[in-house]
Amino acid sequence: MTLIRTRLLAILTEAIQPLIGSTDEAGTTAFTIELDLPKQPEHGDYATNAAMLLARRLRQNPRQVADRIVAGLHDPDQILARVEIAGPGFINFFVKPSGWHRVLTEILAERADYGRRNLGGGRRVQVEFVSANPTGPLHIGHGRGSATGDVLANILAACGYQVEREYYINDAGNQMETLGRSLYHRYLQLLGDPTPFPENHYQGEYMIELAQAFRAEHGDGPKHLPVAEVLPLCTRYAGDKILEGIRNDLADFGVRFDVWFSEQSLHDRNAIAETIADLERRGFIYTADGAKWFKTTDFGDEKDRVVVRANGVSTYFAADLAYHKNKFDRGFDRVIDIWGADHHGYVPRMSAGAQALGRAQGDLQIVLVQLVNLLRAGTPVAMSTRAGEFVTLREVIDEVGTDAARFIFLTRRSDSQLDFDLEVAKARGNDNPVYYVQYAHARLSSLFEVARERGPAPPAADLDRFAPLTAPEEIQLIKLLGEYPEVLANSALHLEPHRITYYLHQLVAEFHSYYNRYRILGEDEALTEARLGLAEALRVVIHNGLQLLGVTAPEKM
RNA sequence: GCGCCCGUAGCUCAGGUGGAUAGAGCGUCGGACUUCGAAUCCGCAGGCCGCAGGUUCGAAUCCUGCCGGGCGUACCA
Repeated sequence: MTLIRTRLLAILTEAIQPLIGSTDEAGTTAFTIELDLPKQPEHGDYATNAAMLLARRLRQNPRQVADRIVAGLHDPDQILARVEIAGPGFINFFVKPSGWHRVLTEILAERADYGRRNLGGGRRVQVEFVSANPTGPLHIGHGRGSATGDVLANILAACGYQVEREYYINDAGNQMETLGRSLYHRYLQLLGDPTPFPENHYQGEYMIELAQAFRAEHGDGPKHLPVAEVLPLCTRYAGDKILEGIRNDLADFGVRFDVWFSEQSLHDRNAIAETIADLERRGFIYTADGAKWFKTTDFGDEKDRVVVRANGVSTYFAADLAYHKNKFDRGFDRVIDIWGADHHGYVPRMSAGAQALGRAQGDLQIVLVQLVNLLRAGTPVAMSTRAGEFVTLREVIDEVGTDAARFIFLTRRSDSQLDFDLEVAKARGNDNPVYYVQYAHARLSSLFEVARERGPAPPAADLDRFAPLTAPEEIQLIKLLGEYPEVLANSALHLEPHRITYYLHQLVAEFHSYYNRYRILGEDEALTEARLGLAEALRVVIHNGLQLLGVTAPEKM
């Protein structure tokens, strides 16, 4: 949080504390002061509604309360030009230009650290995302999920959490067998077997390529082995190869994971049975119709869920319970799952699971990512996972690039659907929001190059240097720069990465406008130096923001 | 049927733990490059924030009902 905001909050707290301290009989003096940025300039640089919120509590009318608060304000550093009470009881603060100039000194002192803060206090958070089944390549929807998870992890790390990124590999169960059989059939087809490819198997082109690779490695020999022997080989081969492709795609998309967690490993170490036994000891398991049920309704789910089927085989949900128990056993304070929105029906039962295992409700948070509507020049691109017709993440990266794809994925809140137009995403022009932001960075970078050619670097960032910055546009820019830490904190709090994208867009829009209206390099030396300082601060914040998004901040483009 | 999410400018969407006159991009139309990058900027037009009630000093925001759309509702994974 930047100086002005912090100081105002401190000043206000000091003025308000005596009022509520003496009158609240319950002894609860907790009161959160809100500071808004008013839209109307007449309403000052910051405004608070504290007087109106306190009016009832103090049994006085809001204007009176505002009077008392204002009377108690002390401003030792003289950052305020004046304070006004307006409307029903708003208190409006007008900051002196010199107060704003302090923001620039702070940004230029902190540089890459500007915006970071310690909300997390070093607590450990795990972000689990993508976790796509290794039965086919990642498609564009996974791209959105991976960008969301990756950036969320960046944001939390910047806010003082110790973050781990994890990918859960669903490498157990029927689908892996189906995968193995799919490869086997394609392989036999390559060797001239006329049997048609079974319907409910993986249809995609990639299976044929995989079969070719398999044949190149293993020759024709496996054809003559017993099926029971070949299938496991096929399953392992296909699973490994596909997972390798997924890792490569994600790496090229700028996403890395700390842990790749295998579902099979849970089965191997009997973790599922142990988890069910644990829940049984806690009294959340009962038997009915030959199956074992978990009482998720105790925690608000609409019906109880089977964890062990009548045939003795545990369900996928049981594995997921074991997996989440494992997460908490590893000592994470918070666990965040990023899921496709089509899984939203599972949220209550998973949340029930976490609570039954003894965790507080907020320890597991689930972020839902809505689907991506893929378009090309305005017309929808048909996709069907089942038929194996889909646009892969790889194709998106190759066609539009990582920067554009990541940025566009993060232009909407994750729980609303997103139109992704391939032609717009790869356009170099003004349709494309990435270049708008990157262009500002390149523009600033080249500005400094010109400045260097013309003369020596300006002096270090002291407060006096910025005194010439008095234009309303300049103050407005500084104000926005000062909000960056607040935006970052809010996006961490709400788990909403798109706030960063919006902020950058707004900041850069104001900069472009300013740039067209004012000359930064002029005859007046002092003014030039001041504006270069502002420009440098802008470059720092744009750079920091883009870095959070995993998008490059180019010097030239 | 039940549950969750969503209805904001022509289109795509921000704003949603209540705040003062609701924003952006795209699209339409008209303007600005001999001077730091025109991938930019400036201007015009565009709205009963789905509808109806309620809560309050104050509602796009919270509550209820209705209308319209999406998704989910397995002893699948």
